[in-house]
Amino acid sequence: MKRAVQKRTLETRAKLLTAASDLVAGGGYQSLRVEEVVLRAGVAKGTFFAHFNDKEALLEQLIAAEINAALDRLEVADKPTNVNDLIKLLDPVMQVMTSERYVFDLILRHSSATLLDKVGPIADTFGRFILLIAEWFKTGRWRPDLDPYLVAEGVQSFAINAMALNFCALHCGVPTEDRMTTYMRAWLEPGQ
Amino acid sequence: MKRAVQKRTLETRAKLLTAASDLVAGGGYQSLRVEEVVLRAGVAKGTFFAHFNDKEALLEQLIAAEINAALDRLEVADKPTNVNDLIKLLDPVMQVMTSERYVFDLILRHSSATLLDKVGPIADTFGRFILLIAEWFKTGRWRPDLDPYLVAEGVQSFAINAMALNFCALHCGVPTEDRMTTYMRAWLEPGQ
DNA sequence: TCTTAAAAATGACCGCGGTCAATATAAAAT
DNA sequence: ATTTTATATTGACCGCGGTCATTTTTAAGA
Repeated sequence: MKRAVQKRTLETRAKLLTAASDLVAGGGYQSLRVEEVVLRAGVAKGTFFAHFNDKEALLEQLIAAEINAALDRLEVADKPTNVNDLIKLLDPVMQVMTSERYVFDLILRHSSATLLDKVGPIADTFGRFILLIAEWFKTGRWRPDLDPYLVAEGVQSFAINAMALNFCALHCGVPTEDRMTTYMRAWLEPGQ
Repeated sequence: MKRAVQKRTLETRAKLLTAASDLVAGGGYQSLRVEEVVLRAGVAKGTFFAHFNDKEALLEQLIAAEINAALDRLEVADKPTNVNDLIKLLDPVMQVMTSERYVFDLILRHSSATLLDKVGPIADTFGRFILLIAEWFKTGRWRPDLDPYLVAEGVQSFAINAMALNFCALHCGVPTEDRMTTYMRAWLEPGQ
C-alpha cells in the first residue's frame, strides 16, 4: 500500500540541497563533488542517489532556481519597446547562464526535454522564458509578419549563439551586448 | 634539441585511430571506452593519453573528420538560390551532427574555441562552415541589408536550434526540415 | 505493546577516465 | 661500438560518479 512521504525524507533532501548550494557559493558548480555534499550534509553517499537520479539532477535544480529567480524579475518588468531595452532586459538572464562555462554547457544539454513525461527543471525554464518573451512580441511593431512565438524562438537562438561566442577566444573581443545588438537589429528590424 | 617524429609514433597513433573508428562503427560514440580502444590497438592505457589529451580529443578528431567530409561535398555543390535548396544542402551536415545526441552535445561544447592558440578540430569545422555559407550570401538577393557573414551566423544559430529541438520530445512531432523552412523564411525572406 | 512490512539510509564495491614514476627504445654524440 | 639523451611505452594507481545487498527506521495492523 502507498504511504505518505516521511518528514525525515524532506529533511534529508533539504540538508543535501543546502549543503550543495553552500559549496557552490564557495567554489562554483564545476568543482562540486558528491562526496563533499554528503559529507557536509552528514549522510551516506548512497542516500544522495536515493534523492537524485544523478549529480546533474541536483545541479539542474540549483541552476534552474537561479534562472527562475531571474525570470521572476523579468516577469514584473515593463515590456521593452525597442532593441536596446530588450537587450537590457535579457542581460541578467544571460549573465546567470554564462556565469560558468560548465554551467552554460549543462544548460544547453538540458534545454530540451528528451522524454515527454520527464521535462527537467531547466527545460521548464526555457519553456517559461520563451512564452514570456513571446508575450512581448504580441504588441508593438516587432516583426508584424511573424507569429510572436516564432519571433521569440529567433531571439532565443541568437541569444544562445551570442552566449556561446562569449566563451570563444576568437570572438570575445566584442562584448556580448554589442553582438546581441547586431543580431537583434538584423532579426527584429529587417531592412531598416 | 628538437628531434624528428618517430615512425613508431605515427604507427601507434594510427593504430589507436583505426581501433577507435572501428569500435565507433560497431557501437556508436556514446559507448566507446578507452580501455577497449587500447585493447584493440594492442597498446597500454597510458599510451593513449600520450597521444590524446583526453578521450574527447580523440572523439573530436573522429567527429570533425565526418563533418569535414560532409563539408567537402557542400563545397563542390552549386550555390543555392532559394530557401528550399539551401535547406536541402544543409541537411547532410545536420544529419551528421545529430546522428547521436551524445555527439550533438559534444559538438556544441567544442563549437567555439576557448584558447586562441588551441582551436580544436570541431571549432575548425564551424569556422569552415560559416565561411562557406557566407560565400553563398554574397550573391543573389539574400538579405541585401546585411553583411553576408551575419546572414551566415543567423543560419547557423537557427540550424543549431532546429537540431536541438530535434531531440526534444515536445517538438519532434514537427520534422526538422519543416522547422528549418519556417526559420529560414523568417530570417532570409522577412516581410514576404 | 508487539509484530510486520514499507520506506529510508548505509557503505563496501564497481566502472572508467586520467596520472605518473619507472622502464624501454630510438637516435644523436663520443 | 659505446655512451648519452630525447622520446615513447607501460601498468599500477587514483578520483569520483554511481550501484546494490544489507541494515535501520518508521508507522500501520494485531
